[in-house]
Amino acid sequence: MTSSKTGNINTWLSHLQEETKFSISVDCVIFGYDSSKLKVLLIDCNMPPYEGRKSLIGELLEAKETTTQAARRILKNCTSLKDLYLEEVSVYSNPDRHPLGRVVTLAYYSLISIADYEKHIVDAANKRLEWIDLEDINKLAFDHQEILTDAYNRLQRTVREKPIGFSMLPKKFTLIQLQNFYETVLNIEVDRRNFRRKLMALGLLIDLQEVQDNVSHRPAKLYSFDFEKYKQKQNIGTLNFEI
Amino acid sequence: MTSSKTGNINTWLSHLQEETKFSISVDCVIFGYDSSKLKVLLIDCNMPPYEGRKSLIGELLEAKETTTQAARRILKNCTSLKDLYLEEVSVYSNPDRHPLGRVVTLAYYSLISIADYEKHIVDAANKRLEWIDLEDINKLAFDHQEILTDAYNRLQRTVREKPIGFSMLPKKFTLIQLQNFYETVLNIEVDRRNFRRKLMALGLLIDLQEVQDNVSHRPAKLYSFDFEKYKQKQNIGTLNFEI
DNA sequence: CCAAAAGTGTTGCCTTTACACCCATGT
DNA sequence: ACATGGGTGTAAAGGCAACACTTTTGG
Repeated sequence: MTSSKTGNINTWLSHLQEETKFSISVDCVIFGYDSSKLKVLLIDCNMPPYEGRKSLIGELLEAKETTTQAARRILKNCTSLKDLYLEEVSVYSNPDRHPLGRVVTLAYYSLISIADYEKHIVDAANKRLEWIDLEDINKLAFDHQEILTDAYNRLQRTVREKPIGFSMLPKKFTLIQLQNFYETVLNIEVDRRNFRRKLMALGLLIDLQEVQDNVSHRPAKLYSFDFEKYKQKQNIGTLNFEI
Repeated sequence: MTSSKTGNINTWLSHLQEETKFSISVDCVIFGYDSSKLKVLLIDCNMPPYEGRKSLIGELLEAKETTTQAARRILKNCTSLKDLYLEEVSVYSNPDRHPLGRVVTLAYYSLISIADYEKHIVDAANKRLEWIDLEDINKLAFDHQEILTDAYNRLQRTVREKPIGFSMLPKKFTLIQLQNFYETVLNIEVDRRNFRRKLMALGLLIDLQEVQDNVSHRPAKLYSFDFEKYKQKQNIGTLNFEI
């Protein structure tokens, strides 16, 4: 009989048995931004019946780690970057979702400035990792297309509420780069003047007193995001970050 | 060696072994609303070292079900209600979180009109289930206090964006009941006139042309929520539900 | 007629949107 | 000098918050 009769967390003792144990994996949707394009880091899949498709990057959960730790391990393995932004997306537990057997997966998404990534990349060739434009992705292996959709929805929401977008831009950026980023990720168009006024009003951009170099037009001013001030405002409840 | 070397979903074959399998549970935070109080359905915990505390209601995931299905099974077992609102909260996977061993849990929250629940309640006495005022809950068993906090944050957010609050009210309600509900859940006070104007402007409340009974003052008009119209507006993108 | 809660409008302010012209640099 | 993208201000409209008195019922 199932545990339906008991309905109590206290009755689990008899159930911690092999028949009710599952493999757990963690899949990472790694978003990157470069040249006004939103991209995802994918790997070739060669597992039947998905040969030829691409998949997200995932590994099995190990015995002594949390799912978050597993996600960080995966990120470090394939990007050599630490301290990346990381957010949980959802759990995917359809019994038939994986051809090798019952694997419940936790999806996370993470954000990278591709320029930074390129500097740290180790052996992408070995791992067959590739940045693919989000708009070109349509048939991933397993249920990864669904995971990607969920992750992107989550990203679109969070990017409006928290300053996570700055994780996907170079440390020094122009206001127009910033605007292009939001327009790309949110798939909207915004008025340049209104955008600038709003962002400057937040009081969280540091004017670096520098300008672009090597551009064949009037060079734009460079800014960076004031994470310190953001944290302070967050703590004292003054914050109102809304794009 | 760990799977770190492989980093590829395709290399999992060798890992679907007992040593990397886990018990998975699903815990439900069941919120109920009654008499201007937000409550949670809890059960007594008698597992060391948490004897005497209360815990959320949870069961182990079974072999052939998704976590969502497990959550619905739990809800049906302890409330006899179907089609309740259900939303995923998060995963909790600290290796030491459960005294019986490694149990990774998925938390969901659900919403109930306690008045409706009372009608369907079967054997709450047997199961030692109890509605506890949210404000009186402070030391749950396991990591359930953390889960509850996360679930409540999620509820507060979602209740502003979607009409889930109506799941916690009687089918016929007065505008003041509705206002009290939002004030309680969001822990804010709102102006009565502004609240009414906003809600009526949504065009989603049906005036039932009935009034309260047995009240020793001017009886209030009764309304119900127009779920049909809401779905339509959602589909054609006309929707702007924001409290 | 009194108590108790229901119901109703207006105003000022702030936020958001729409919109067009000059500026700095490289070639 | 010209081409290219960078930078700036203002006005109108809409949404939001603040506020007090009248109405209906039961006792």
